[in-house]
Amino acid sequence: MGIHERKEREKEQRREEILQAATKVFFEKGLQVATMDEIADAAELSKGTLYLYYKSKEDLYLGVMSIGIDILYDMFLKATERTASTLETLRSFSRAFVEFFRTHRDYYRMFHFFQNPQLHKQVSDEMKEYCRTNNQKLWDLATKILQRGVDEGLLRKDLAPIEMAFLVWSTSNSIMMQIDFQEMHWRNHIGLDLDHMLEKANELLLETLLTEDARAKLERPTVA
Amino acid sequence: MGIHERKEREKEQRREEILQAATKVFFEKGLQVATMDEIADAAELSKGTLYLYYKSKEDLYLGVMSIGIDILYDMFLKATERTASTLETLRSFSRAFVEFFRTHRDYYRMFHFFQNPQLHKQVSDEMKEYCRTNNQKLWDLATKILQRGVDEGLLRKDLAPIEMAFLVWSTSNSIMMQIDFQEMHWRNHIGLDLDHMLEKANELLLETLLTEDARAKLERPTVA
Amino acid sequence: MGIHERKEREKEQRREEILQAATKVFFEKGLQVATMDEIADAAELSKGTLYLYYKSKEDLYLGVMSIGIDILYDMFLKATERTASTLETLRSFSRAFVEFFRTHRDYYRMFHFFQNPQLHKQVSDEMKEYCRTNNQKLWDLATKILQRGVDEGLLRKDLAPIEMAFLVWSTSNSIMMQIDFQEMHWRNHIGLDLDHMLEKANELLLETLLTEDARAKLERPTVA
Amino acid sequence: MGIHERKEREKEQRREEILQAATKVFFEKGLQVATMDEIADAAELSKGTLYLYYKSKEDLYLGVMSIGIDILYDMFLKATERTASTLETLRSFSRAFVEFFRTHRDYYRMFHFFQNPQLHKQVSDEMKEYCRTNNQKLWDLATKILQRGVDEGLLRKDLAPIEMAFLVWSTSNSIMMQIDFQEMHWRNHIGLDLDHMLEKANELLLETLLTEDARAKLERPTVA
DNA sequence: AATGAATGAGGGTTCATTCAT
DNA sequence: AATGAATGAACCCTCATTCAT
Repeated sequence: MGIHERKEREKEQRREEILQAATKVFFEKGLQVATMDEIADAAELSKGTLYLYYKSKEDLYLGVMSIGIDILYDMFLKATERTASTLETLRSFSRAFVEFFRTHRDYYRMFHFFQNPQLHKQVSDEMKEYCRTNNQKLWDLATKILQRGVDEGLLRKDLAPIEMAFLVWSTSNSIMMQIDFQEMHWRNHIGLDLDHMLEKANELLLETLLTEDARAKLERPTVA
Repeated sequence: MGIHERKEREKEQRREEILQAATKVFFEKGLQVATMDEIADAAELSKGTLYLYYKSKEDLYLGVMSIGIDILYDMFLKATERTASTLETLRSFSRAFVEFFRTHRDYYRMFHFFQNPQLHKQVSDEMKEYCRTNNQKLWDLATKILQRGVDEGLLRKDLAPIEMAFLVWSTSNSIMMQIDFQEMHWRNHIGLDLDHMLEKANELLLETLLTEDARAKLERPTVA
Repeated sequence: MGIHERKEREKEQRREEILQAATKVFFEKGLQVATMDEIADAAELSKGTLYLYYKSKEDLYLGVMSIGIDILYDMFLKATERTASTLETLRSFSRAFVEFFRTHRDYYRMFHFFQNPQLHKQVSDEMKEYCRTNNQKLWDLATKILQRGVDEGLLRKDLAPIEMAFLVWSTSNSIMMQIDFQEMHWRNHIGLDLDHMLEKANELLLETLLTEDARAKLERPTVA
Repeated sequence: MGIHERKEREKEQRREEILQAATKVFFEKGLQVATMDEIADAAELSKGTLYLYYKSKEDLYLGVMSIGIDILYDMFLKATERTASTLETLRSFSRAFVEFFRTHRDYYRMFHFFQNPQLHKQVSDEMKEYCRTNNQKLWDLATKILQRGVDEGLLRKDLAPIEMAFLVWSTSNSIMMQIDFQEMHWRNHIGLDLDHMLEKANELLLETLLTEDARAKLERPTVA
């Protein structure tokens, strides 16, 4: 029985090696410029072997991206695990996303491909499903916290948690894209500090989502 | 002297014909799938001639996109020209962007390419500069209105007009991207109406940008 | 000694299972499109095992084809076994081939591959020999009948039985190929009914092969 | 006006050069083994240029084959042009085909690909049509002669000229295939001289197609 | 005997761009 | 100015076969 398990482990390990090699190459070159030959070289495997483990280049790309989702999920999880007020947890959430963006820019970029199904030409249904499930975890986690905020009277009731989650993610994402693509343009030509905008936007949005009561407390926390 | 002018006019006209043909083809197929052959066919010109007027396929693509910017600019201009309160003008602005998104989806999509320099491989500096200048007009217009809002005490003073402009554009853009790419996913799997989210987000953001006074008036418009 | 025999039997059975699976796949897809993976799947065996029993894909293909030869042989045999006049037996022979063509088109098609050594890239000498031997049985059977016809004064003496056999087979085969490849072309564009041509050609050839006496009797069978 | 014509001539010449190169390579290697790279090398042109003149490898293959059809047509034409009796013309026809087979074996082989549309994967409709038309000329020519034979009372009336044409071609073709594929097998293992069979078969078939009168004259040509 | 992971060569086709005319 | 013929680089995926276990 040990044999089967060992085989299984080796297989998983091989899959991992391929993923490592692909990560390296995709980070350096992006989906389009990277070639399966390069990845095979980096993995020290034949090209054919790559296709034993991943059905297409795009599947492999999404395989790497999924690691990014895992990382982001872990960061979100840690942000929620610290016992803190719900308000503080919400802030941790935002900060976690920003931190992910700063420390895992390469993974962040891969999300674009996942977001835009127009670019998917060869993604297998399995991989699509896998990514979707993986991605769903993120939204579930976020929604859970936001629901707690609503229940505690911290967050407005006229917006569903998923709506708030969407707004928060959407707002951050939009600014992050600009940072990633054109930070220098904004800074040098327009004189806009996008890093600051990102924080500011999150801050404003949080305020907007709070109930009036919560906002009142927030603004005069040291009264009394 | 008439000769030179006629030549100039003919040249401009030819450039325009190419743009028309490119518009048709790019709208149908997108940047990657469209070929210079198809565009040449549509323009009833030889492929070589295309390169006399545009330095690369990507330049041509951005040439088409610029028309989209012009259209959006005109829509913005009309939104400001109606003599109305500044507040109403701000709302018109938002609505104009949404309307542009709805009625000129093809152009809207092209903006992504412009936004993402990772996709630029062959864009000439001239075209880049041209687009930037063209684009700048949009921001100047928006900033002007927002400055007026600040001056009138309608909008908060702790955010620069350009910052507000960025936030407004950024928020809309992020949601529009989702509508364009994954509207069905959000609607069917998550149960989220992104069209509604777009309106809601703009509304919330506007409120956030108002001064407290302005917001107070807004919320009780029928006092007196 | 029983052990060895059982092993032998199991081996033969395994070989047979592989053949069944290959038959199914080759019939559906043809030599080129079919893959060893598919056959292995169909046989519920690993790809490696296939190579324990057949040296190459082409060998396996010829293995299947040989079954077709066996079937044809049986049909020929039955055609000869009915106690009938030699003339009638000859006709039965022709009809048997036509019937084989009609009812076992898949096998018939495989004969082409066997016929055309240009297509053989990986056929083992053993398989080649096996097919040749198997094939030889057909010719021997046919030659035997024809020899009887010659002996009886039914068939001309200026042609060797093997020559007649070759002519008969060759004539039918050529028309069958056209039926298989281009029946519709001939019917729709040329207005030629190849099925009828096949019968007619066989009929004419038979007449040609008969001695004058035999032909005379044939034409006036009801004299006296 | 000279310019256009010269261009046209050069283009035709280039097409011809490609055909020459392709002929050389296809003759040596066959359709499957030959590569477009080799042909491009042989033509001293880039691979891309090949595709300016021929839509696919298979089209190019059929382009070469068409030359073979032209050659055969010319040989048939010459066979009919000699003022001779219709009977002699018919014999010339058969001999012409055999001579083509002997002197242009490479072209003959290419006919198989044309015959078997199952092998056509990338043939353009234009090329298909061109080949069909070209091929049709052969059949028209043959049918014309046969019709003359019927009109003169030389050939049986119970078979349409096209049916006779089919039988003649079919009979020869079948034997030629065997000569091409397995001549040695037949000679060495079976002791059959296929060259002789080819002549014999044609001879027998011709007799079969003659009217009884014509055959009678044929058999006793020196009576009286 | 059976497995199945690994191999690695193999190739037609597209198309943005150039340049001689 | 306009042409359009020529270029040539670029590339994913398949699959028969092998071999260590």
